[in-house]
Amino acid sequence: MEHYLNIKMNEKLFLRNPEETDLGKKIIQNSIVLIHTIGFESFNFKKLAQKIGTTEAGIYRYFENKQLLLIFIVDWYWSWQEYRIRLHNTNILDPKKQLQKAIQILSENVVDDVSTPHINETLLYDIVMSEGAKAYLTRNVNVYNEAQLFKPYKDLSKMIAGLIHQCNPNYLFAESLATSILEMSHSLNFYNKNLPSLTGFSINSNVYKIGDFLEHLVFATIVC
Amino acid sequence: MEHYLNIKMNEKLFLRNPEETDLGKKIIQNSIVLIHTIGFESFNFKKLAQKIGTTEAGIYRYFENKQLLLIFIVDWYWSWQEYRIRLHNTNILDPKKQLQKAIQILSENVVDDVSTPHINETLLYDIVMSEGAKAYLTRNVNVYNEAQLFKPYKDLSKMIAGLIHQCNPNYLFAESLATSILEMSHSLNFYNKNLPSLTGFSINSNVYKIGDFLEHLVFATIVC
DNA sequence: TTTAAATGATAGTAATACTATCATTATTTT
DNA sequence: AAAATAATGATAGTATTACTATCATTTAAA
Repeated sequence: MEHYLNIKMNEKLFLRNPEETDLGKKIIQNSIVLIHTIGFESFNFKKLAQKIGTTEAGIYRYFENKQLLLIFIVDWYWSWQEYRIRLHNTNILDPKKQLQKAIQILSENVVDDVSTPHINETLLYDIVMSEGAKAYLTRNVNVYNEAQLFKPYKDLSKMIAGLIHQCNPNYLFAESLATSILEMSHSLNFYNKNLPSLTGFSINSNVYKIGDFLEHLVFATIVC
Repeated sequence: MEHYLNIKMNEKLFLRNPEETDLGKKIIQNSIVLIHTIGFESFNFKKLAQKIGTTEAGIYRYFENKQLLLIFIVDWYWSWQEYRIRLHNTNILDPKKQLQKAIQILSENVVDDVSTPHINETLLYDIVMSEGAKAYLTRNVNVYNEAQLFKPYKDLSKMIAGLIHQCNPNYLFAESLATSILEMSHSLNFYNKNLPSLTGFSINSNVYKIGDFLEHLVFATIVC
């Protein structure tokens, strides 16, 4: 049996839904590859159009600008991670175990998900790690936020905060701790790759170390 | 008695040292104001030149591009914070108290330092909070890193890791925890201002809350 | 099978990120 | 005080970016 994962995206992200047409899917697929290859700053719609074999104007019919395209793929990523965490935690009752699993999923490198043919999750993880913050580090945060464009990230943070709260209802800073897990699981991976002295992990054995650090941090903090 | 604070900057950051001339100081001073006002993306050397009353070419004689100017002011900020933390911790022997002070200094909003006439630290804090990550989130991280351009951040992280180690020599993740303190003290402030549901703090009483969260986190984690 | 929707092809514009050149002031050095 | 040097100002120019507009063509739906 084959099944395909379909994530419903906020309509304010696009002018025309890219997941409903061939060209749209090509835009998503190739923007991930291209941003991964040349970086978000050098990335533009002209180069993307060239890569796909369409025109610049063709892409502008789907996305207003590259910032919104970035938010689209970053949002998709966070929604996918929430889905994955929920999937892995199905039928697990112990919130502590759920939290452990969530931390592990967020910290470790990702393998491509076959149920999403036009999205390469391995590349996407890298993009979120090294460009993800640019989604919200913009003058328009407030406008975008009012349009709910950061909801997937907030939802995941809220879900993790919920697990923390279940582990210890008296802990005062569940939301901040949840956000710290999301943030540090990605930025420590970035540092480990690019400025490794900031993490203290040796580069060759990094796969679980960041997860170990965060797991210790979280459970020492919430004492459950 | 008046005294002026002078921080020696890495020479690879600039073509001509901006702290040695009037025009140079104006560039630093006004770039902080302008980036704070319009954001780093909209900021460019033409607008800066206009504001100062010089020409675009004049600024290019000091800085190769706006990315290096950003790294300059962000580096300056981290050096200044390390200086402040050392200053406050002079004659304090207990590493726990030193660490507490460091966390507090990093988390709370900053007031202008009178010993640096051409730098407005209040604005600078805001810039580092909302644009600071862009200093290293670039394709050139590795090139810049090899030129030691991120040394001030690394030095501060190393200093804090040292305090953590003094508190508990058996704790395994001192470097990662130190980096997490630096990162979260600023990004939680950003979230608190722009996406407050991610921190769980009410906006009106935020001044010490982030410090409280981090202090609890750190000391629960390293148990000293 | 006509009508509409999506795409392709091409052109154009204002702004950005520079580089180059030469004239004019300041500042040092002799 | 004159000559040399360094810093700044003024202006021009170029390739690229981030769009917007128009019209023709292909594809899909009514």
